[in-house]
Amino acid sequence: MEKNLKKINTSDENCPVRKTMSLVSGKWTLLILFQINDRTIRYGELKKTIPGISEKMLIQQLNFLVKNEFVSKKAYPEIPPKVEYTLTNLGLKTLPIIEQLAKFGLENLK
Amino acid sequence: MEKNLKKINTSDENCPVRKTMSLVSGKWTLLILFQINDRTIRYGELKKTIPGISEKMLIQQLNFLVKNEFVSKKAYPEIPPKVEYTLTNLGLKTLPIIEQLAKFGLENLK
DNA sequence: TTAGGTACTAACTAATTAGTTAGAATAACT
DNA sequence: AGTTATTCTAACTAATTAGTTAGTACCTAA
Repeated sequence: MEKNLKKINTSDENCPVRKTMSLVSGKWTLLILFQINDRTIRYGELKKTIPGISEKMLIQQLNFLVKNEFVSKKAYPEIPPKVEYTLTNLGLKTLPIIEQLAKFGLENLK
Repeated sequence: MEKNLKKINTSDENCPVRKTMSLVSGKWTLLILFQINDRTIRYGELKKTIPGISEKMLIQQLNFLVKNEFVSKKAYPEIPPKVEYTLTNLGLKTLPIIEQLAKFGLENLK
């Protein structure tokens, strides 16, 4: 017999919303994931798709996302450098979150 | 004929994901919305459901959410004070976002 | 030999966000 | 008179996050 079947539990440090947000609440994180999406994209291309982001933030976030296995990175040993980014399986699973955020924005914010 | 039918646009300042995140990316914002959910809840009760939040943050976020019409507030002219919070229609529309965040956390984060 | 292209790195500063501590209001109850 | 209950304020500090500026590496092409 389950002891605790109520729908809403307290949001302590184990709360899945809290844990997820701790990974994706950065200003640029979800935008980067959204732009990579289901494609393979180079650093420079990615930068163009997110106007206003600085190189520091883009790389910092990409490193973070690679470290946390949302994104995979492939560097070609060429000069000038060529680096491609793709979403991992885990990264792809963030897309439904982003879709909901986009839907909310489109329908409710001017 | 539409000129721009590609699925992914650039994420500039009009990006709906960006606009939504600018409202809900705070550390406590979505937890508060999630805890209010479809019920009417008093300040003190709400506080208990989010362990670790300080009174300052709770009230600050509640004021923010009321100002932005995610939450409505009803104060009873009693002593000691009694104040009830509920989600507005707009606030209710954030629940699908939160569900996706929870789902992601439950399925992918330990 | 100089400039251009690509993906970074590092040091520093600024801005935003969150946390801490103390306390106010007021009626009822002891 | 003093304690309790509840919601909220204010002043201040700390921590986190983001922005700025300058520069590196290496090959190619002008």
